[in-house]
Amino acid sequence: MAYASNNRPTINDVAEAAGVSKGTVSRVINGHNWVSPSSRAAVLDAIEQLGFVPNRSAQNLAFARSNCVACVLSEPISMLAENTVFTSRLEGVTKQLTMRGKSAVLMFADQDEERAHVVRHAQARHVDGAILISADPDDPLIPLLTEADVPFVTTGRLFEEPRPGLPYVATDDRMGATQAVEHLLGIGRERIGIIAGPLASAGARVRLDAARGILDGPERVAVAGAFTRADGYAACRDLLERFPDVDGLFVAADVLAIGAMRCLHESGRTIPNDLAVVGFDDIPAAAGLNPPLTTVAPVPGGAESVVETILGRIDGRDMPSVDVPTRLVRRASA
Amino acid sequence: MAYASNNRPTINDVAEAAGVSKGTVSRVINGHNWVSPSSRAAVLDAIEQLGFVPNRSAQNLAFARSNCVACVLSEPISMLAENTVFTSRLEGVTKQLTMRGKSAVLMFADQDEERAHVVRHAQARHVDGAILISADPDDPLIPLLTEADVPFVTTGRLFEEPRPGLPYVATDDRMGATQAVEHLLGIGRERIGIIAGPLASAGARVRLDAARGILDGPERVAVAGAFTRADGYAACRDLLERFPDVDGLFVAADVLAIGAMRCLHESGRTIPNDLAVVGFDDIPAAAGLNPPLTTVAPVPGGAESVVETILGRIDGRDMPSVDVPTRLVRRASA
DNA sequence: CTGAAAGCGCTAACAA
DNA sequence: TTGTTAGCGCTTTCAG
Repeated sequence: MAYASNNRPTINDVAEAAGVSKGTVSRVINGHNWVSPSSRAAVLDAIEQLGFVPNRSAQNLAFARSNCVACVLSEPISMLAENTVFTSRLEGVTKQLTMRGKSAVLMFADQDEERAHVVRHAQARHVDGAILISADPDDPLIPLLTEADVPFVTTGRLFEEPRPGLPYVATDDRMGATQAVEHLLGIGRERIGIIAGPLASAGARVRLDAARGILDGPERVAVAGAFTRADGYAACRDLLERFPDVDGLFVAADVLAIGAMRCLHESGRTIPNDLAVVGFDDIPAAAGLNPPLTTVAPVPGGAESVVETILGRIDGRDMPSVDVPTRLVRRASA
Repeated sequence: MAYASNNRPTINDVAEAAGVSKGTVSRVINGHNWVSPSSRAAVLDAIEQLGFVPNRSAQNLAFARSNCVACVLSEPISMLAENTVFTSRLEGVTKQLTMRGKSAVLMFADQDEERAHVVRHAQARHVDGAILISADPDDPLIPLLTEADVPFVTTGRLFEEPRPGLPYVATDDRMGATQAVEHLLGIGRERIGIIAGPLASAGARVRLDAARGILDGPERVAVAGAFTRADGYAACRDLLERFPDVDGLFVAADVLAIGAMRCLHESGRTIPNDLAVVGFDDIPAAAGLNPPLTTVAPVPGGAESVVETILGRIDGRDMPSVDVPTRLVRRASA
């Protein structure tokens, strides 16, 4: 046979069964134009009877759209497991995409070959655009996508300030850091230390900058090498060594806070009595820590914004970057 | 304009540029039939010049294949972050799929509505088949897929023994458990405890059964409620309470071992001196534990098997279930 | 070895 | 309001 024939009903079968033409069937499927109630009922009935489901490949060809969006993970997988903000974002974005009738094509792109693959996928119109789950301003994928004119958006701050043509959706790092530090101040802490994320991250830079902005007096800062528990531990140790008198701690990411709290326990300090700690991100594990971690969370809706943004760009609209507001989630650690 | 026109070159442009017909271009793209070296060169040249990439939607329509495979996560996202075997499998399978020119469509299906969506996706020919990343024999998705005649395969053991029509690709649980326990025996441990995974899991049952099979004398078994660190901790505590004399421990999953080892430390026991422990799975975190965990790992190639299996089923072939052999990864804990 | 032409299943002008 | 028809971009017979 010429074509792999599948025996699923087509729009023609429906048309025949309903006693109308293909065009009418198409109209009721897509809700375009007006269709007489009787025709509509007949078509709906036939669809039901036959178990008809429109063939996506055919629709895609006609619409010149794949209705797929690539969800790209640039981090090595170890990071994915380590820092659960990525898994959470991936889930949120995927579900949101699904809700809007699009599908999420998962791609890993931590190697050049894979990055090229992402671009080819877009050029083959296999995906209409891409969502970069982890935002690294130095990600080589970004220039590739830009050059190939592939719509994309990043989840997580790409730059300190929005730049046209390079939209991101990120937690409002400045707002969050401000809330965290003001909370520490508000509960009477006076010698506040900061554990910052790696400064290659724009988000980490903004959080640090904002925190510094409201603190005066001598600085107590340690910078973690990466967003891992181990680096949080190390940074905390470093901080305690240099500033043993801290009584409040803003840890600019919950992953880091997990490590930092372990360090704090080992040093014999009690939380929050000796030292109050506030995290950032509100990862699922935060509530299960000992004591449960007070942290800063983006308000719900980030995934919607991401999807909104990418779909807008796919439609050729120029979408702005968005900063998702934060709120303090008060638990026992501060 | 009638159709969203994108200005990418089509096969017609290539044909024109190369001075041949569409058919010839198609032949060189797909490597079918014979094409004269000169035509072939001309076509390849034109493709290069124009930056032509075949439109996937059009190919899909003609082939009656979407070239997409759904990767379904039935576990709630919290599990994904907790038990990294899922993330690892997801990554392996995705990369393997990509290598074979297919793409991985990520779908979450922990709710009825989402499960129905998976089926519809398949019926819409948006995906050709599905890979279930977590294997739960009671997953309601399985009957849905079976009934809708959607090819699928699970990663992880579905049943104790393979069943026709329900293929899985799983670590050889019996082999692994045997290796683990024999290793403990081999290093002279005599009172071996077992921490089993939740018995709803077929894999957990097989591991427990195999371990029991080579041990004689009184049994020292605790069963964890789920594959989480916390449950590993609890089960270990229970085990130590009932059998304080254990000197060797087979923990049937590394996630559980993480919790168990914490419990062991808290109980003041040293590993491996007081108590040798062997895990199962070899998750990325295993090597970073204190001490590094001796564990059982599936030999590489599982992801290939999964993809092989699903692609075979999509092609209408009846594929057998496969048990991926294991080997002991000896580190410091035993 | 190659060109012409039909068809994959659906959408959207265009008339009627 | 509806049927007709011409594509969407590619594959694959079928002649030549």
